[in-house]
Amino acid sequence: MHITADDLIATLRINGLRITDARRAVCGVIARSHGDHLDAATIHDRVNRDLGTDIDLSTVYRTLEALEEAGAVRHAHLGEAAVYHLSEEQPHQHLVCRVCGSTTALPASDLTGFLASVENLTGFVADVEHFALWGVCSDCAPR
Amino acid sequence: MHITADDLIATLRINGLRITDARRAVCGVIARSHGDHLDAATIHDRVNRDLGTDIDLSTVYRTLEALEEAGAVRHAHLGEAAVYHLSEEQPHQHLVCRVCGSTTALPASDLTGFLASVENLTGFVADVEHFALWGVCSDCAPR
DNA sequence: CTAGCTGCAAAACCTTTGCAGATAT
DNA sequence: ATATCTGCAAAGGTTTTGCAGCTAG
Repeated sequence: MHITADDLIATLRINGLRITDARRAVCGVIARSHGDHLDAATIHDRVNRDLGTDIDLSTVYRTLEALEEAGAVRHAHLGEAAVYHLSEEQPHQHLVCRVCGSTTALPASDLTGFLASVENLTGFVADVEHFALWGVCSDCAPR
Repeated sequence: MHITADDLIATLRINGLRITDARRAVCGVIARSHGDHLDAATIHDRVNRDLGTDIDLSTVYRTLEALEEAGAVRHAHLGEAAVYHLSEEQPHQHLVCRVCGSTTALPASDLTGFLASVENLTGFVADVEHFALWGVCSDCAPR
């Protein structure tokens, strides 16, 4: 039941956008990234490796923007650069270790209670995806 | 029981760092910011207003870095620019509305249960300060 | 005196934008 | 045919850095 590159391309087409080699390649990279969260530079590298051409980085950004507006892709901030992923991935909070830089995923199902109480207290509906939680992982914990 | 500029200056001195006008002024601005979270550009503006001079922005960054290494100050990422605040402030999670940009503070006391369960599940000790929670506030909620 | 701080200028980094030419439809 | 994409080059904003000179201690 995975989203394929063709699904992403279909989404673009439905939104009246044009299908180009660059966009096909970006869709391919993202569809194949299943689970990984890639930044624009990495996507750019893979696109160019796949195509054997030199798609401009700005084109990658514009395609990601188009996919995001179409609702197929979302981005998150885990550190310096924004990372992109399929919006259909099951939501999870990222835990980024400030010591070793490792990223742990915490399924949103473990967060429902927390999110409900945030909403009760403040009326704020949180998008846990968007920013990471910063901290220290078990491996790096001061013992 | 507030931290004063002199407290910050003392911290610098204890760490063997030198006390200059620029550093005194940065310490003053941060000590007075109690509760607010200021980015480097804002601190820079206030320092220069206070001193009537033109301290360089890089000096502000270097002073903030020194204060952070000394443990007196911490920074967080709520949006584009990093914001700085006294490390003794009582911890709170920031809720930043993606629609109107408003920031709501959620006291850490409302998060203890959540943080405990994150730690139980993953061994990860989270620093809620560091990144904001992104979402939609009650005023902007689609009804 | 001298280690450390400062200003200046430049660069690094990620991301966006303007524009003229190319292309999907 | 034409609205949309693309590459290129430049700029934007934040943060860092190299260096020569100044200054707190």
